[in-house]
Amino acid sequence: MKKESTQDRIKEVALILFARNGFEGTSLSDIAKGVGIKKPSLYAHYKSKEDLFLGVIHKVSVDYNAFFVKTAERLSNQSPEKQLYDLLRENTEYLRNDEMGLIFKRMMLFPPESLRKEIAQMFEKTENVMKRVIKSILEQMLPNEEWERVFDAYLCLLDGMFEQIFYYSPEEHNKRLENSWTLFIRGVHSKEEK
Amino acid sequence: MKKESTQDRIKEVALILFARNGFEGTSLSDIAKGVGIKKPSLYAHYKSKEDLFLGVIHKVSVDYNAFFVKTAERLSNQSPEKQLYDLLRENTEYLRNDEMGLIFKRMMLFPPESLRKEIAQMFEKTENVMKRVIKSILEQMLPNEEWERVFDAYLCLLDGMFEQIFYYSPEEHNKRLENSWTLFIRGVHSKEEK
DNA sequence: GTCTATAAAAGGATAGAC
DNA sequence: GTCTATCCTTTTATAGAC
Repeated sequence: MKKESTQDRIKEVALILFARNGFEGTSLSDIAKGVGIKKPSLYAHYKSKEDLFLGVIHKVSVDYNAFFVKTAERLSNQSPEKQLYDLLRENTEYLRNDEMGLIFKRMMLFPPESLRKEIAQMFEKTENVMKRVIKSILEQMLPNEEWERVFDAYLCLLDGMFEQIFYYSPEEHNKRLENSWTLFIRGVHSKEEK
Repeated sequence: MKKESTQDRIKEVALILFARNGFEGTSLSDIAKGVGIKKPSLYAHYKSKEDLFLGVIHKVSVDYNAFFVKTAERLSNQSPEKQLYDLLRENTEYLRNDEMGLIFKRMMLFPPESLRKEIAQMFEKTENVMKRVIKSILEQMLPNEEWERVFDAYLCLLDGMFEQIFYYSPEEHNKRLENSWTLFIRGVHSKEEK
């Protein structure tokens, strides 16, 4: 049980509140109350609300990139198809848990207007990481003229499941993931049928 | 050129601002300024900010339901497969234009905490409308044991393309739609391959 | 680093004249 | 219906004691 710095506590509480209520919907009072300090004390750690917010988002972004790469590496000795399936599952699991998926999604889709550019930059890196990883898996299993199509469909699958996290219970969501995956992989195998 | 009531002007401006900046991120001053009146004048038309917001969302929800049903009806004399494809395309098109998709998405995923229940009710109706329409198309083309799987995959396709509206240019987005659709429909045709 | 006190601005909302 | 004036609350942020 190692003790946590106040800075980390602040980031932790801020993550949860920003995720649930957004940037504008979260006040520094809320955060201070959650941490158990008074509002002005926050300014000993961050120089503004925006500064704190960017700190939180930066951590979210870095953590997610690391998760994605590490997971792909761990799966890399399996068949390409199994890699894709497990990556879909673990990615969904990761984003479903805690406030991670919530804030990730919220900030990618609806960044506060004033920070749009800074946030876009962070997530551009994330996008590139994902592309590189997925592409390298697809290249192991597909002819050249096919991989872009499958890549697009796979990303749509990831995005669709991402979206549905917020609509359905974990059980319902898992069922939908299985069904969507099954149809996807059938489509991959059945080349030039049409 | 028929003249517009101030009420409608307010709703119109509020729609755009709420869509871009969210409920908490939009102030009544912003709306009043956009309309060209003073802030207190808003209260002659709506009794509170929440009231105005719910009015806007209600219209969005009703409009979308009507669009979905009307589009499906218009397509109903085509083959089931063509119906699915055109519905995907037109739905994507509809949500991509104006601020419609933006506010629709924002409110489904991140309603303001205080209005969560009211909004959930509105969109429950939307979900049922979509389910009914899609199910009736799928039943024309699939055996009983298959339709649920295809239904889940089709919804994932809709949701994935919905999500991607915000990441990509219309051209890039259309390319991705084509590729995702192609793989989807291949999967539908290639039954029990695995 | 944390506190109290306080500033300065902006938020939603109401009263009352026109 | 729209305005000015005003109220009350909350917001971000700073100053300065401990």
